[in-house]
Amino acid sequence: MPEGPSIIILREEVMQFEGHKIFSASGSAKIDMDRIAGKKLLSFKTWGKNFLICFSGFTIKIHLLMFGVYLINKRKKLEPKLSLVFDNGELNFYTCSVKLLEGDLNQYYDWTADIMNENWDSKAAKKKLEEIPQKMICDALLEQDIFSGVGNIIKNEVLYRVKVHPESLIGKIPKPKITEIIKENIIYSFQFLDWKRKNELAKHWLAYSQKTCVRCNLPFVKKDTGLKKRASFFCNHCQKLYE
DNA sequence: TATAATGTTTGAAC
DNA sequence: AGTTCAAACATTAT
Repeated sequence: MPEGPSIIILREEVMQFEGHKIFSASGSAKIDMDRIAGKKLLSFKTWGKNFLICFSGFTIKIHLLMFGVYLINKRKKLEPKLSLVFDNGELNFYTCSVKLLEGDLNQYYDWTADIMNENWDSKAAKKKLEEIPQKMICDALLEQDIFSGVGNIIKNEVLYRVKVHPESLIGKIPKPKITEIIKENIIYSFQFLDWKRKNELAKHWLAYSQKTCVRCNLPFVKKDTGLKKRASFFCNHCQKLYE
């Protein structure tokens, strides 16, 4: 369900609860629920795919993983991992990872690595890529310490747009091309956000889960690539392999 | 019914 | 000691 842009939407949808007191906190997550009940929810933040619920002195970190779901003022039959009840409604999370982070959030997160954050820093990303010339670009794009928020859809769409083969080695890709990849990453991520809001994300896929290249009409290759072995959809003819 | 899918962490194995 | 890898988690649609 979630790549970075989807978590931005999640945050927008729950803004109504910011500043409100928690009446009760419950669920199957192995955290101390007593820490939350009665406290005032200061703010919601996001870092890539991490959804952050901030309180004075600590933060609840939610990661929706592959199948995570959240419901606002609704419940499933299934017991939630975390359920927060406010004076103006409730927020329920299912099938996700829930953790409690103590203290200052800044000690956990590098905000310049989050593609959706205002502090995103392309130069910092470029520097990090230079340190791993032997890695494949398909793996690097999924590296959350470099491109926090990028997932398999964004990876595939970006590489198709810039015409780079997913198994290309970072050190062999020309510098201007690296710059282009980073730039396109940001451009596509915000288009993802836009299209997701309009509920038309899949309509615009040119690579992800596609069968044919719209540029040359040849069949796409589907292959688990890199050390991460995540599915890549690409055109052998249009996407150049740097090796 | 088996499979695959927008993901990460953990700990064993090498 | 550092890396690699499979397992675990869990849900829904095809």
